[in-house]
Amino acid sequence: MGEPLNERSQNILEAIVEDYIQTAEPIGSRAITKRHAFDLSPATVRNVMADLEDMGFLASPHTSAGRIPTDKGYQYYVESLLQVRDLSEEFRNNIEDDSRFAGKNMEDIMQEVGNLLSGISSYTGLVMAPRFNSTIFRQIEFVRLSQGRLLVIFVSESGLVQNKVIEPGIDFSQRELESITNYLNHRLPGMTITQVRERIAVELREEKTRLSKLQKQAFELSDKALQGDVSEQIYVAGTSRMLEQSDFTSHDSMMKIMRTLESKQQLIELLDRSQSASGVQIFIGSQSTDSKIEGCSLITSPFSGNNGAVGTLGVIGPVRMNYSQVIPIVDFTASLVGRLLDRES
Amino acid sequence: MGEPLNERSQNILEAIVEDYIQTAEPIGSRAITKRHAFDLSPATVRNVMADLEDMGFLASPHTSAGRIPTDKGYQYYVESLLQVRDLSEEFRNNIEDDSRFAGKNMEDIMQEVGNLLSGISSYTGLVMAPRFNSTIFRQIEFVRLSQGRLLVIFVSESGLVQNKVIEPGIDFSQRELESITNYLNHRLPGMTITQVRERIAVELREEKTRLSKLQKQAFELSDKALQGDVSEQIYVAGTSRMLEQSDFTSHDSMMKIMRTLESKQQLIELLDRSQSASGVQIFIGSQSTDSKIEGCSLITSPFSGNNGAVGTLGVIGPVRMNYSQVIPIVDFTASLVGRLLDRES
DNA sequence: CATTAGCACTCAACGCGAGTGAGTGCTAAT
DNA sequence: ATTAGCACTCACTCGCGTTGAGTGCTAATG
Repeated sequence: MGEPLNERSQNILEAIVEDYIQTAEPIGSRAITKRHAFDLSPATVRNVMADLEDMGFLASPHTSAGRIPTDKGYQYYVESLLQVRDLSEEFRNNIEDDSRFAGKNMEDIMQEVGNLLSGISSYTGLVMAPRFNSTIFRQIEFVRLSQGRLLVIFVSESGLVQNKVIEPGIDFSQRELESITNYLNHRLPGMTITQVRERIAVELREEKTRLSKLQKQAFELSDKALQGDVSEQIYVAGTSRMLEQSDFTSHDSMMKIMRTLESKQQLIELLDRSQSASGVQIFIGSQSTDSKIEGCSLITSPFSGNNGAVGTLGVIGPVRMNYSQVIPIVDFTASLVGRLLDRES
Repeated sequence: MGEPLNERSQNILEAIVEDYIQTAEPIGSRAITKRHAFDLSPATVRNVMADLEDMGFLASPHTSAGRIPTDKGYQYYVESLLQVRDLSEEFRNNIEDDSRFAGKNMEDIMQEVGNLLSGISSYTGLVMAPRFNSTIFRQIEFVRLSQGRLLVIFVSESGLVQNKVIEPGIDFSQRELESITNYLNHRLPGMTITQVRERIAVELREEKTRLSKLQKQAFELSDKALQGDVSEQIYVAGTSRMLEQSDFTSHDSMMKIMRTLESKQQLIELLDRSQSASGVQIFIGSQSTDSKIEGCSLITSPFSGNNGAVGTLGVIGPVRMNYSQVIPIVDFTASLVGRLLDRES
């Protein structure tokens, strides 16, 4: 598999991939010699192309068309041929333009980051906010709703707000809730939600000996509040950009993609894989996932602030994607979001 | 314009609209006589159809095809011919299935309602949560972020949570914030946000004479927190359902629609018109709006709880939509959501 | 021996024209 | 007023030749 492509083959493969990315039309031998100043005749190029096809880097839609890159071809291109340029000053300024985020809460910021990714890359932008369980607890509030129902609001170090409804069984008075809130807000900050949960479990186990009634209630309540996983927050922007791609002309492929983009669950699965890695990751075509996003590539990067919150963002587009542009965009945006997270803490 | 259609014409128009909704193919005179037991010959039906075309209720794609309803035709059908059946027991039970909303916060409930609308109607579901300014204030909380930035969290009577970030200029201590929070939470509940805002303005004008420093700070802070409009919360579900419609085959129409569905702003404009009315409203095709959702119809209904919060929900689909099914679905769902809002207060 | 010119070959894409059939509008008969 | 009959229209389909970009092979070339 690790065929040692000689330099000429590499150059030609690179030329084909780049031309194809630009034109979306199969590339013929003659086109190559014209657009690039290789000192080669079309015939020679044809021979090389035939070899590249044998090795699985290229494919021909039919005999009398040019060649198009296979997924393997793209992959080789991305891994070995592509050199990522730095982002142009203009782009960087555009991305970093703070006014866009001014006075926005985290939710809106995440959405705005999605818009940004989509707008600049002209593909579809994805943002997965940091998993709530891994974020650092900052504050908790309880609001009484009707019939013994309580609204619990958590705020994390990085300014993320989550709320859920619980039914604790006991009807606490406003005063009791305030005390409980106070107690918890003095004891819990600084730990991740997961740690908080463990702490609560420990405290409750040792309850009989040490805890006052208030303390016990406080822990029971927060235990209830933290039960069950909070659903991931996913933000998608620019889905219609997908339809603009000349690659997805068939109804079928469009629908498949749009359905996937609608399903938070599927997006989570896609983005999850990138969560643990560091730096930009690239998933190309079928390699990336079993036909769920057939014909698509995914460029992702985790982002994280100093306080340990880790999320993922990325861009999804056709395999025939402008990698050299998108990769630095994703990279730079991820670092920006990291900084935004820190800003709040 | 108000032509008095005789009964026979009405029957034939109705038959054509219904058949067309079902088959999506132009309806010919012979097809009518076959599928419906009018005691008429195709020729007679043809005459009637020609009349209906003259009056603008029908159109023929080309001479040798059957007729299809015009927007005006649909409109007449919906207003005068269609009788809305009650929702079947099955549907009602399905919609009312409470487990779907169990333990969910308002945000998730709204999203779930969108899914419900989309799932049952098999078109695209839209939900616009009650305007925050018109909801009744229940509780406010402040969370200190870094650098003098404050996170403000509002909770409304119906359990809606909103948060925003403000920079008050002064760096309040945690204790001060608690006092301010306390003070506000005892003074403000029961009013709508708009009323709260007015109240604050009044209090601040009279400040010198009566208010303590704390009170003054409290009002100034909440004034700041309430400045600027909170963006509407819009939930869209089942956008890919739009692509499934055989009516939108052209790239162009698809993209137009998907773009509109992505733009919160445009959706707000669409749903806003229905906000003030009561009961189900139907916007058909071009009538509904200038080409933004060309070829689409919109069925909406406002929903409201006892506490005055008013939102809008609806279904958007092709003009060739199954009105008799969708209308009761929207109606029933709106009343359900009204009840869900009350549940919290 | 790698490269290239030359050439026959392939095949999607395009355009054209005949055939088909669903559906219409008109006219004359009932 | 309704209907049977009939000529007419026109989108749609299918087959067929033409076109041209591009290929693979072979033989010539430096």
